[in-house]
Order: sequence, then structure tokens, then C-alpha cells
Amino acid sequence: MSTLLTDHTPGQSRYGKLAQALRDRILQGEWAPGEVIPAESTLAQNYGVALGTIRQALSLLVEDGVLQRRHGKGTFVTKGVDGASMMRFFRFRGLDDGASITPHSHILSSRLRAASVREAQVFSMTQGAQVLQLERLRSLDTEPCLLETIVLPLPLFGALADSDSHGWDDLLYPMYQERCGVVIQKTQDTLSFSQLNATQAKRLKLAVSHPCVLVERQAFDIAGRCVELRTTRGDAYSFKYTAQVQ
Amino acid sequence: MSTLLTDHTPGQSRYGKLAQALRDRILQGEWAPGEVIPAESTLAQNYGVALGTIRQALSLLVEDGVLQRRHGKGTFVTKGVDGASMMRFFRFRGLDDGASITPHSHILSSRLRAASVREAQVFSMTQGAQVLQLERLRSLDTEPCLLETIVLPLPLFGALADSDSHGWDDLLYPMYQERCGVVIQKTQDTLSFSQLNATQAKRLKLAVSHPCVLVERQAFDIAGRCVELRTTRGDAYSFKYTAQVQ
DNA sequence: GAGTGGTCTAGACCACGAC
DNA sequence: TCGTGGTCTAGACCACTCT
Repeated sequence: MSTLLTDHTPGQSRYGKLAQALRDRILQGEWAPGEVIPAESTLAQNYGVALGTIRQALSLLVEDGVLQRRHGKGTFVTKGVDGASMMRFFRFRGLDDGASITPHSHILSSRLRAASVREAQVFSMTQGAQVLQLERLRSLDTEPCLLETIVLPLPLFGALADSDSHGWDDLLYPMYQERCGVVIQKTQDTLSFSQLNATQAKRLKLAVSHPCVLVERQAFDIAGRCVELRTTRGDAYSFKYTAQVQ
Repeated sequence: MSTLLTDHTPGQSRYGKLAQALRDRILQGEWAPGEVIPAESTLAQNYGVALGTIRQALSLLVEDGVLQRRHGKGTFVTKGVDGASMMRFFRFRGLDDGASITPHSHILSSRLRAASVREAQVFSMTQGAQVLQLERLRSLDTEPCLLETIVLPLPLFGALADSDSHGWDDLLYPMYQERCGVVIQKTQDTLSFSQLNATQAKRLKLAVSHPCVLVERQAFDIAGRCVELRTTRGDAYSFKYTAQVQ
């Protein structure tokens, strides 16, 4: 028995409350990312509701990307975004559509500094708290393609601040999970156009003022907190993105 | 009684087949865009299935954007996208986020020509069939902002070929519906980067080689057929788009 | 009050996956 | 063969909208 339902309708449907209860249990870490949660019939019994009701609750969390159903196997906690998602905005030379090659990662710099006002806001930190700022170059087959500035709040990412960036992986998000217990659940990317300054151009082996696409990302963990701010620049001529409307 | 269900599982769930049957009735024009379809209980009776089954079928069509539910009122056939959707990719000067001003439309040219191979393919036309090609300039407060090339298959859009473009509306999609009976249901937009040639630059009052964002759109009607090809160019510095991942 | 979609139940059987 | 999620039923009651 987990949490008995209180009486009727304080302001939400029963399956809505169930979804919230299950989400809380996931956030508390009762089931780790990638693990199975109890069967629908078990949950229905534990909460004392009909099967259909628990299924509606689970559907909400599936829509939200927190859970995934697998017919015949069970319902699993999502593992999170894989971190190669930035490549969806670009199509670099010689890559077919299907090709999902992970660019190699090289950390150019890593330093601690005080959070700006905006950073303190989005990270819900006390003003002046510390953040870790990374500069990172990503390359495909030795050719530089993306230049990134990444800002991470402390002490959440303290493990990274203390470690040597030479041993880091090509994908950051799985590494956030392993080393800091942070699962990236969603990202919001704002695209715009810009031009490279001298330093950026040199890193990317392009000319000064070369047109680039700017991706400003906020990444959120499973609890919905923003835990990463990232600015990515890539050659505008390699930009290619497809959007569906309705 | 509408269509009795055949026996069990030729390869789809019962609600899947119901959804297809309902979609067909909508495509045939049994209910016009904006109209109510019969109540869930009525449909369930007519098809001889349980309420929950018809609700699942309707949910598929709602997800697909074909239907909309309104609690207490009924289930309605979608009216289609409003045609102002191109503005989601740009944020022009002096426009706040919420502002959804429709740019003024000016048709620069309109002519008939034979379809290219690719056009014949995407429109499912016999090769060499005719299309209507429009050049169109869209302006905000007398300032040109978007330059478009629009290709429409004939004879579907014959009514437009025969009419004077001076009397046309600022939004094309509602006009497609009124004059040609074509409801735009979905669009797929591919974004990339380019530069303006001399003609384009002049139209948009920008310099030659000015950076621009290119939007290549395919628009689909309620039956899923591609019925419009559109290429839109706008100042890259006004480009601003937000995407959610997972 | 009548009609609509939304929630919920308690049960049955089916389809998939692993052992 | 067993446990999982997926489909389907037949009924009940609730919440919203219009008249």
C-alpha cells in the first residue's frame, strides 16, 4: 500500500493526483532511470483504483516523457536525453540523413565564477552563488563544427569542477547522470542568427564575421528544474532543421 | 447505422479501424470543417461498439489534428492552420512575443507553367501538368519582411488562376478553403541559411548577399496530400525560433 | 433540464516477451 | 507458461454548455 487516496476532488481528477504521486516517487529516486516500475495491476491494487484509472495516470507521465511503456515487458523510467540532440539542428558535410555520428568533444577551458543575475534566476540560486563555466569544441572527423559555452550550477555539478576534463566523455548528458546524478529530461532551444567574432572564428576554422546559427539552450532535469545553460555556435551554411506545424 | 464492423483483427485494432472509417467520412465532406460530428454515444450505438472504444478512435483523430473536443459542446472537425504560421520563425522589429500581427500581402506576380519533375511527384500529378506560381511580398507596417514563392497544383487551384489577385486576402490558407475547398491541415517546414540575390534583396529592401533564412514548406490537406510548395525568405537577423526536445 | 464530453469501475480477453 | 501492457465491454456518475 503506497498512499491511499483522499476523498473526492480537491481540484483535480483522480488519475491526475495519481500521476503526481507517481511522479513524486520517481523524483525521490524510488525507481532509477531505466528501471521498471510495478505492473499496472499492482499499482491499481496498491492505490485502490481501477486499472483504467492507473493507466490514465501512467499515460500522463508517458506523454510527459517521464515513463515509457514496453508491451509485454513493463513500464520504465525514462533514461533522459542522450546529449547528441544538438546535431538535429545541423547537417554537416558528408553526413546522410540517417547518420547519427557523435562529434568528438574537446574541453577548451573550465573555470568557476559567480553566477550572473539571470543565471541565479534560472537556476534558482542565491545571488552570487558559484557556477562552473566550460568552453567546448566539438569536431567531426577532426573538423571543428560546433563551439559551445556551458554554464552549470554548483554545488550540483561539484564533481565535474573537481575532475580532470581530459577524461570526460564525448556526450555530456550521460556523464552528468553518472557523475552528478543529474538526468536531463527536456531541453528548450532558441535558434537565431549571428556572426562569429575573431576568437570564435579561429576555433571553428572559419573567417571572422562568418555567418553562424546561435542555439541558446536551457536543459531541465526530471523535476523540471533548469540545470544547464548552453550557447552553441555552428556554421550557418550547415544549418538545417525541419519543423512540423499542427 | 453507418458501417458495421467486420469480424476480428485483419491487422488493426477495432478503434484503429473506427478512426479510419471516421476519417474517411470527414474526407468525403460528410461534416465540413468547423462542424460538429455526432455525439460519442450516438457513434458508439451506430457502430455497435462500447463508448470507450469510440473514444479511443476519436482520440487518435484528435492527436492527428483532424478533430477537436469541446467539453459540453461536442466534437468538431478542425478548421485547419490559419496561415499566419510562417511568423513563428521570425520576430520582426518592435513585435513583442505575444503580438501575432498578420503581415500585409502583396502579390508580385502570378503565372501558369508546367510542373517540374519534383513538383509532379509531390503533387501526384501526371508529368507536365500545369501549376500556378505566385511571387508574394509580405510587409509589416509598410516594411517588407518576407518574400515568398508559392506553387499550387491545377486544376485544384483553378479558381485562383482565374481570379484577380488584387482582391485576395492577407492570409492564403483561409482563402484556399473559401475559393477552392482546400483545407490546410499540416505543414512541414525545413529551415536553412542562404543569401539574397539581387532581385530578392531589392524586394526586401536589403543589400545584395544579405544573409537570409530560407523556409521550404510543404503544406498538406486533410487527406494528407501535399497541395502547396512554398519557399520563404526573410532577414536572418530577424530569425528566432524555439524548439522543445523530448 | 437535456445533451455533451470527462472520469471511473470491474471485469474479460488478447498480444507481446521472457523463461 | 506466466507476467506484462493493450484492447474492449457495459454500465455509472460527474462537469460543462446551452436554452
